[in-house]
Amino acid sequence: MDDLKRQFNRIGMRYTAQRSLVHQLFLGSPCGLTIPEAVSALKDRRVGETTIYRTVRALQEIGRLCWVHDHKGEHRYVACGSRHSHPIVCTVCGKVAECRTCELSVLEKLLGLETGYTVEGHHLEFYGKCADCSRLPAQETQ
Amino acid sequence: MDDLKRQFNRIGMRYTAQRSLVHQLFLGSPCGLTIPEAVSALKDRRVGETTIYRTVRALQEIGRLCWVHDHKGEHRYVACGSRHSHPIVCTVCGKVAECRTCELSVLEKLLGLETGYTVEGHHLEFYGKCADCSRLPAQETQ
DNA sequence: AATCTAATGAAAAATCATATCATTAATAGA
DNA sequence: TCTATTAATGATATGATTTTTCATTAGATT
Ligand SMILES: [Zn+2]
Ligand SMILES: [Zn+2]
Ligand SMILES: [Zn+2]
Ligand SMILES: [Zn+2]
Repeated sequence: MDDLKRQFNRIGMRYTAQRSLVHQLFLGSPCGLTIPEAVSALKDRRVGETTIYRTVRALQEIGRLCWVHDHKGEHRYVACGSRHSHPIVCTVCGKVAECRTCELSVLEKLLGLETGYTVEGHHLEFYGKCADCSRLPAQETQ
Repeated sequence: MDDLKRQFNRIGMRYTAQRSLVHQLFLGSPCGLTIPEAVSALKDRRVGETTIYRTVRALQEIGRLCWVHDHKGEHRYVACGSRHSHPIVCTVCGKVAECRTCELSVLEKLLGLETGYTVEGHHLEFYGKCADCSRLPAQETQ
């Protein structure tokens, strides 16, 4: 996919053979992978640990990878198609489906129809500026 | 708070002086804390690392602690008042407010009014059973 | 081809999390 | 209260994960 190359270039990075292998690996992993899992999966393909860490970060940056928490609370990285999407994780087999709709109240009800999943729960985290910080012009970080 | 003691007992644990210190620490940290931060904050109070890890888990179990991701993607644990609530993280100062309403589409709009935050984004993760697994009686884990 | 720039991965170092276990503290019953 | 029982604590060791460093290699540009 040449699209990928362009997206990597846009963030000042090259789309190399190793990075392609990392991306392919995630595309072929419906339950996602933890980083250690990705590392060991590509050990024989001679892709180094450092490269995997860097590529995971880059793929997230260009919106091709997101994460979910597995049953142990560990980050599991999953290929996705857009920067903003809502993954749904199967609590039994761990398979992840992507939901790109973002009408939230409608979402939970429609989600079952769209994905075939039985929704049992969710984790929702908002980001924004607090009242104090909304007033400020510049930014001090936490 | 004696309520806390009861909640700990309910999960077969004792509410000890150290656990109280851990809880107090989180109650006094509006931006939440990573575990290493909590460890070093309580080093002089002579609360051990192991106790902190265990207490963080227990507080989550009884619904007094939840987590958010900070700007680096790290888990930051934040005191909360109920098992299911939606934290909102300030992208400038990191302060976290708790939103206990869970009507999702309404939520994002009302959130600003309730908390004074300007909502900029969110991370939403659903959990449920996929179509295949909904049919099965028992469970194979991922 | 020559030059420049970024990527790679081995190794080391740092960080984070868990497991073990002797000791101490809290609870419950006599 | 005293004692028996059970759980909590934290020092230490261990293991896992993540980051840093840097000599080498590969890709892009001219
Ligand atoms: Zn499933
Ligand atoms: Zn959304
Ligand atoms: Zn703020
Ligand atoms: Zn909710």
